Amino acid sequence: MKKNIGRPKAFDEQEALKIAMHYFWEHGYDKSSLSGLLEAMNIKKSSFYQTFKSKEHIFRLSLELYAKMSYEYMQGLKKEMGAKGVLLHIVYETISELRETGKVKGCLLANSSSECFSNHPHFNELISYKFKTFRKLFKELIEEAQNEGEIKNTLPSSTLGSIYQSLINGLVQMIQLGASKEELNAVIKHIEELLT
Amino acid sequence: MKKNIGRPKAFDEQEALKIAMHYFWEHGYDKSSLSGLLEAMNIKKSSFYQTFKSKEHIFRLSLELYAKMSYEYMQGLKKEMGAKGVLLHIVYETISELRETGKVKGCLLANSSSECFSNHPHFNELISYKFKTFRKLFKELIEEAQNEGEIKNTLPSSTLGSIYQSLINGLVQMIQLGASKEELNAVIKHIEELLT
DNA sequence: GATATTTAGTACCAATTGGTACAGAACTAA
DNA sequence: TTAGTTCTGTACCAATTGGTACTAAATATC
Repeated sequence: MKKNIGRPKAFDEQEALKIAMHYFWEHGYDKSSLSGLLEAMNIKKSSFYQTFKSKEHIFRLSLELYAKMSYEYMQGLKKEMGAKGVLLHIVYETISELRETGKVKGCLLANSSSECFSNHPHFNELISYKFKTFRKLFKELIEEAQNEGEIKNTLPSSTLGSIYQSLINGLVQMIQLGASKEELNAVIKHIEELLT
Repeated sequence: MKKNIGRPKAFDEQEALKIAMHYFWEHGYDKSSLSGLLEAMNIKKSSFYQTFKSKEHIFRLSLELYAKMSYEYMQGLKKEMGAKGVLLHIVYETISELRETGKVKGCLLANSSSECFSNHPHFNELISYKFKTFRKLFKELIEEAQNEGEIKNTLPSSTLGSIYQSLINGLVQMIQLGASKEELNAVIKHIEELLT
């Protein structure tokens, strides 16, 4: 349905969306001002509204893009390091990020959930819907690792998945709350043992 | 140093601060507009600035009040239900809140940490400092419960405390992310077993 | 009662917010 | 070349933000 008629766009739509997503990821929804987004995306207001309709709309697109990219990223990791490897890698990656940058971005969906839960409840449905993908993926990874003997823990994969998620989310929070290296290591060790 | 000279205040300073704290707790820092705060506190702008100096200042006061009130609340609970009882009560209370109100406020310090971590880093120091109180309290409660045989788990109390905290924070996040009752129960059961 | 002191209420401020209107530029198809 | 279409840049908008200035009201001390 694409017509080559009319003045062509001077920017890549997908690329711009990707930039917006990272901007939202770093600043959150409310603190991502339109002017900030425009500057980062390097486009002008009229182009923005023509292409992305509104701030709310591009945020929704960003959430979807994040979910899709993360999913593909983890699937790629799985081929590289196996199911259990992915689950552990996510933990270690978080710590690396902390060591290298001094902070941690966390999960865009989890962050948005905290921010929007009471202030922008109209986003809740999309956020929790998109997050279901992750829950399912974690469960499948654990199941696969159990079947292949990487994980001996016989708890149901769904149970283990929930605990894993809770610990991962909690870990990011603890980092932001200024927990010490020892405190973080305690949690990491607990995760490792859970997945043994 | 209090002089009874001049026009007396028409509102209770402590009471107003308490209201502000609850307002911040429910809306977060950025989404707590001055007008919203004033309406809730039922005072006028000039009184606000005269008494509380600025929005930033009253937020700091709110964080401190929250830490103090929570600490006293938990100390009170301990007398009523013992050390282990407190730790479990916090979990059950969260679930009750979810059942009764359909949502969950979480911990003001943890919420503020998420919100302010990258957007208002000048709050980080105060937040993580105040949170240390909780970390210490959790550790002490666990230690006490271990000494009295309420908890058989022989992991160091500091380790157990970190894991507990991570799980509690993660639990709140999972609620906001729309986790199912079963998924939450999996986490709760895990906490209960950890404290056995 | 006069005066010093403090509080309360209102009007105002510049800056920023997300969003729209419109003129002109750049392209395709005829 | 011209008409039709789409994109870009700028100017503008009302609403809201946190914060200040100033006047009026209420009290204690003298």
